[in-house]
Amino acid sequence: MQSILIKHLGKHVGEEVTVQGWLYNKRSSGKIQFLIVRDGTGLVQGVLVKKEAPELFDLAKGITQESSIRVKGIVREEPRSVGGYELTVTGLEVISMAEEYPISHKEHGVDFLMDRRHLWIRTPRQNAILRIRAEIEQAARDFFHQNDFTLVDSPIITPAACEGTTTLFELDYHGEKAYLSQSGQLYNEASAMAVGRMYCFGPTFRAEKSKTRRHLMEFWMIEAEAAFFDHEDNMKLQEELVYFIIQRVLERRRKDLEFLGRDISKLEAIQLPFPRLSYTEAVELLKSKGEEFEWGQDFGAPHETIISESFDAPVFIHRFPAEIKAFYMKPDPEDPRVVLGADLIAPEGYGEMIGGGQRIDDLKLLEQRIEEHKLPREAFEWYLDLRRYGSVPHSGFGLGLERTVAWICKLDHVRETIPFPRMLYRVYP
RNA sequence: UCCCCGAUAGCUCAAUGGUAGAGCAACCGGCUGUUAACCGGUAGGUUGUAGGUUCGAAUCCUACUCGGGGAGCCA
Repeated sequence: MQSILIKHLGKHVGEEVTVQGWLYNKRSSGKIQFLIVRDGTGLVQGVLVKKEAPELFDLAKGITQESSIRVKGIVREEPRSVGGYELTVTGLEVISMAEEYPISHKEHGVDFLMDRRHLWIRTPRQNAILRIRAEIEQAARDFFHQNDFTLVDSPIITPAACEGTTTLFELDYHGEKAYLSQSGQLYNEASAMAVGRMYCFGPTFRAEKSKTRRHLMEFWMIEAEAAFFDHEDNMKLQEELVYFIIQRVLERRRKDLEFLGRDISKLEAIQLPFPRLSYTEAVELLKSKGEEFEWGQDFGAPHETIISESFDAPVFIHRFPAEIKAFYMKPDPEDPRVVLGADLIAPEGYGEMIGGGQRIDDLKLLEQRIEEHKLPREAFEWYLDLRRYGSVPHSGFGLGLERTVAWICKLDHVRETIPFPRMLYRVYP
């Protein structure tokens, strides 16, 4: 069946076309009906006048919300109609009549909608978010491809914890214990030694009982790792990636941002380079804002919000105390108390968007750190091999996709940034 | 794991110790340009579960269940 997408209707003014989709809404008076059809690319209004097409008119009267339909009609420009175009209906076919649809056009609560997430994603608002998410994913892939990074997928089932810190989902791997990956990072380092510059993009899993608007049990991470990149190169790469993503979304998904009510000027105002603040400077900033804070403590979510609200762009906090960061972080040669790592904090209180840094490339030091962190050395032998066979300075980072989407769309919860969120106490549907 | 909050019609909510109600959705009818259309009508309830206080509980108390927000941890 030849049909056209609603987004392309403007190219067919005056022609008779067929649109296939679902009945989004219907309004009627005695002699005229308006059928609003959605197909995932937009909405269009079909008009039926009783005296001109009495049989179609009666058929339309019985069509329920979300029934799948095929509508033939002549395309007209019509400013009164959603999307600016309208179909004068000349043919109408019901593919499948929907039962009474649970999601109405009135307000609903989060619990109700989350239980019906498989239907909720049909709504225009959720459609817009999913399109922006897709655009961000595509932009990241394009960015890395253009910058000579090779996509190297990392495993999802892993034999041991990557960093030995967070709680992992455990699996029975044919009688052995295995875990769902919390990060591809260690594997990425191996891949970077193979192809020089690599990135990976996949789901990651955290079993912590986190219950906030910034957390999911299953989330997607865009990770990159590059040989011969130092800490400064790494931050530069991160800000260029984020900037590229913003520009791409502004260019290609502006309508969706507008539909969501996003204040676009805040995204347009973002410029390179992003502000950089050392941990020590960040502590001073917090103190100047009246916060009680000791050097050596880790930042909590409220601290990150205070820091991010002091800047209009995402802000790097770099050179954290070694004690509060992962074992593989390279110490700063100029001040060994701190490591050459940075977190990128999103504006407007969205929290940490990227975590990354330069990795230890010295075998002896890495062995020492594994011991200090009481990690099972056998599990890391292959990782130590990377320092035995042609070790080089290298750096990498991981960008949390859902937090990035939440910030760009200015949503109040990450659960709307992913089609089927996995949250504490919620794995259905 | 801890702290706070919530659960009443299919949905969103009201009823603050005294006869459980409204709007929307559904169904029936009306309306020739609707924009979450509008107007009239019909139907719809073991007030999350269990117990307690009381002449009387949706309302007060206890426990439980489910969920929401936040902390910690993190992206």
